[in-house]
Amino acid sequence: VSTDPGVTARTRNPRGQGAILRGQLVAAAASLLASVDHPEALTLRRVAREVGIAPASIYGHFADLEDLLQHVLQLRYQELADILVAANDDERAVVRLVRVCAAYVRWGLEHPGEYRTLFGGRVPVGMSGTTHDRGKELLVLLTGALADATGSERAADIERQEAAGILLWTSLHGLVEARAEHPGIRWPAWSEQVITLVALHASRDRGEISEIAASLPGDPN
Amino acid sequence: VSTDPGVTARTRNPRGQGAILRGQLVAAAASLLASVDHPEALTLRRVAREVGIAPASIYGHFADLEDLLQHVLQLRYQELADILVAANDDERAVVRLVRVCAAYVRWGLEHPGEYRTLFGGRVPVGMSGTTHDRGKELLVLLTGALADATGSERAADIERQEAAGILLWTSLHGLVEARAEHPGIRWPAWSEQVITLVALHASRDRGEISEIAASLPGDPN
DNA sequence: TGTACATCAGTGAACGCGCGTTCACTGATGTAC
DNA sequence: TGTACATCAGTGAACGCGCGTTCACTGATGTAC
Repeated sequence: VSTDPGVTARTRNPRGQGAILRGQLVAAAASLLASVDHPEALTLRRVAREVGIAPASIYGHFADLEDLLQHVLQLRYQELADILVAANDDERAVVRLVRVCAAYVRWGLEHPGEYRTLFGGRVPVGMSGTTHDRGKELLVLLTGALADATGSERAADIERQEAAGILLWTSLHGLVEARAEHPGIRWPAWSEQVITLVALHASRDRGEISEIAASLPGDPN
Repeated sequence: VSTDPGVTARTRNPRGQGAILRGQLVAAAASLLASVDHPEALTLRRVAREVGIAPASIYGHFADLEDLLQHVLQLRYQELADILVAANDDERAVVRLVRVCAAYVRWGLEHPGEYRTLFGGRVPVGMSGTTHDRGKELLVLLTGALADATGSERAADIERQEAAGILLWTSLHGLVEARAEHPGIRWPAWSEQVITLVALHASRDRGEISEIAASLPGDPN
C-alpha cells in the first residue's frame, strides 16, 4: 500500500555525493517552513518523510533539527537582506525609503512562515546570536534610509534617528504580522498601507509617496 | 518523595461544590498562560499538575483543553476590553485617544503570554469566531477615538477612518509584539513610542501629545 | 588482473518522553423510605 | 431513627500517537596490494 507520494524508492546517492542529501534536506525544511503555519510543526521526522529517508539519516548531515533549521533560516535571511540592499538603491533618498519598506512588507507577506520564524515568536535558541546581529543590519539599513529621507543632517540626532527607525520598523512589522495573523479583517491594499506609513514616519505628503510607489516596478498588489 | 510543591494532599471538594475545581482550573490555566512564552506549552496535563489533580479530572468540567483555554481567553479579553472602555473616557477626544493607545500597549506588555495568544499567532480554532467579533469591537473603539481626535466629521470619510484605525492598530500591535519578541533591541521607553505613534497617526504636534501623556495617572515607565 | 578491505550513504528497530483521551472504579455524602 | 441507595468529585491505569535520539547494521563502491 503506497500511501505517500514520496515513497517511490529513493535511490541512494553515489559514492562521493553524500552532500546531495544535505541539499535536499535544506530544501525540504525550507518548503515545510514556508507551507506550515506554526514553526513547531516543522519536525525532524517530517523533514525525513518529505525527502523519503529514515529519520536517523539526518544526523549524518546535521547535528539536530535546530542545526538544520538554522541553515534554512540563514538562507532566507540572506535572501531578504539581498532584496533590501537591492531596494536601497536610488538617487533620491525618499525613493530608497519607499522601496525598502515596500520590499520588506512584500517579502514578509509572501513568506509568512519564514517571516514568522525569523521575526515573530521567540527566535529559536541557536539562532538568537546570529539573527540578532543580522537583524540589526536590516534595522540600520532602514534607519539610514529613513534618516536620509527626512534629511536631518546633524550627527547629534543619532539617537532620535535610531528611535525613528525602530518605530518605523515596528509599524512595518506589525503590518506584516497582523495581516498574516488576522485574515478576518477587511484589509486595505498593503501597498496603500505602506505608503501611508512611510508618509507619516517621514513627514512627507502622502501624494508624493503615492506617486513614487506608483512609479516603482513590480505589481502594485 | 514529594518532588512537586503542589503535591500536598489536595482535599476533595465538598458535595455541592464541584464548581470550585472549575475555578481552580481556570486560574491555573491563566497562570500558565501568563508565565509560559509559547502557548502550545500550555497542556492539559500541565494544568492538572498545577492544580494537583489527575489529568482525567479536567473532563468533568471542560470538554477538552481548548474549551478551558477559551474560557481563560474570554476572561482576559474582557479584562482588556474593560480597560480600554474605561480609558476611552474624557472630554477631549485626543486625550481619549492617547489613553486608549497607552492602555492597550501597557496591557500587552504586561501580559505578553496572554497578548500573544489573543492577538499573535493563529488564533486557536474554537476562539476564532468569538475573538474575531470581539476584536472588531476593540478596533471600532480605537478607530472611533482616532476619528474623533483627528476631527474629520464627514460621514463619507468612514472608509478612510477605518483604514486609519486599522493602521494605527497594526502599529500598536507591532510595538507590543516586537518589544516582547526582540528583547535584544535597545528600546526607547514604550510611552515615548506610543506618544510618537499617536502624534503621527493623529497628525498632532508631538509636544501636545507628550503633555497629555504626562498628565495621565499611572507610572510613565 | 584479482581480491581483501576501508569507506561511504543510509537503514531499521528500539528507547523513553509527554501528550490527549478512555474507561471502569472508589469512596464520601446527601436523601428517600 | 436507622439504612439502602443514588449522586457527586475525582482517581488510576491504560491506550495509541508522534516525537528526538541511539545503536548496531547493511550493502554498494572505491582503493591498496
